Amino acid sequence: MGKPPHTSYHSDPRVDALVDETIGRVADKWTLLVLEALEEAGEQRFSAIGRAVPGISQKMLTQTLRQMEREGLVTRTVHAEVPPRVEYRLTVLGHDLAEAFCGVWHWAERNIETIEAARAAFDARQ
Amino acid sequence: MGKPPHTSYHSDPRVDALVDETIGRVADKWTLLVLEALEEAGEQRFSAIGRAVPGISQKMLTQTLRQMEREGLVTRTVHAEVPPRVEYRLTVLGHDLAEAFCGVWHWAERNIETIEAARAAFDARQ
DNA sequence: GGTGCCTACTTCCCAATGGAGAGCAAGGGA
DNA sequence: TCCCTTGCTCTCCATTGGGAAGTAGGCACC
Repeated sequence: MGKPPHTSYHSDPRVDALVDETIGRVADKWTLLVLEALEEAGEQRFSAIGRAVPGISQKMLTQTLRQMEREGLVTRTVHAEVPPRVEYRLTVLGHDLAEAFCGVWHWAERNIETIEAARAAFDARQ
Repeated sequence: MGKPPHTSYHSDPRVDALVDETIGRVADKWTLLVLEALEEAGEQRFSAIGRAVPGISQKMLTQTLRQMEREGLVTRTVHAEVPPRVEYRLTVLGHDLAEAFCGVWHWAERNIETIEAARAAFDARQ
């Protein structure tokens, strides 16, 4: 769809675009849930995160962790052992993001019933 | 991947699951950007939102707005005119969510450079 | 010495999702 | 009569994601 107008409260539209792009990369279901798992449990191994995030496939877990590592949200430590042991830990940046998301969690907790009701009403209307 | 363990700071795992499910539905790139657009501009028409969210396709805009309506985040008002006019507005619930996401926006704004640097370092390392 | 096992991936196949663009309804204007 | 408008909806195709199987490589057991 169209590009420009986009009146924002920021002065610089390039900053807006960068923020949007960053949000786009971070605001992903799996990223959020992995972030939550790491925030709650501290340093975790690959398979422990997988267990803490029900429904994620190994492929998506690998992919999500790689991307988070690339964005600087987690550090990856490989221990040269057999069997292999790889540990993931939130960076300060990742921890800050998790804190920023706290508000969203609390919103979700607070409003579960409202949302369920809205959904039921919407579905009944259709 | 596996289901259980998932030690959380909530007592009830069912609440956790519901929260995760809700987050999963709301933590979507397009939902966030549409939320931002509506929060900044107030009531908006379909195509105005499209212009405010660069890169979104009409299909995804329709789909995102429908889902947001279903979750109770926006209201949809159809004016029986020709050409048609449909206006979208955040509900209180939607507004609260947008506020909850403020922290994430500020995080992104504050850390753009750190993230860019992390990405550059990661890419150089590979 | 062969057979597993363990973990963190990687690969393959197939279904679902998302983007691009065309089509549509329905009334008003030229 | 033809075209314009808006908010979708549909179709076609590329990309993404899930499920399951495969891989490396050193160790333990028989």
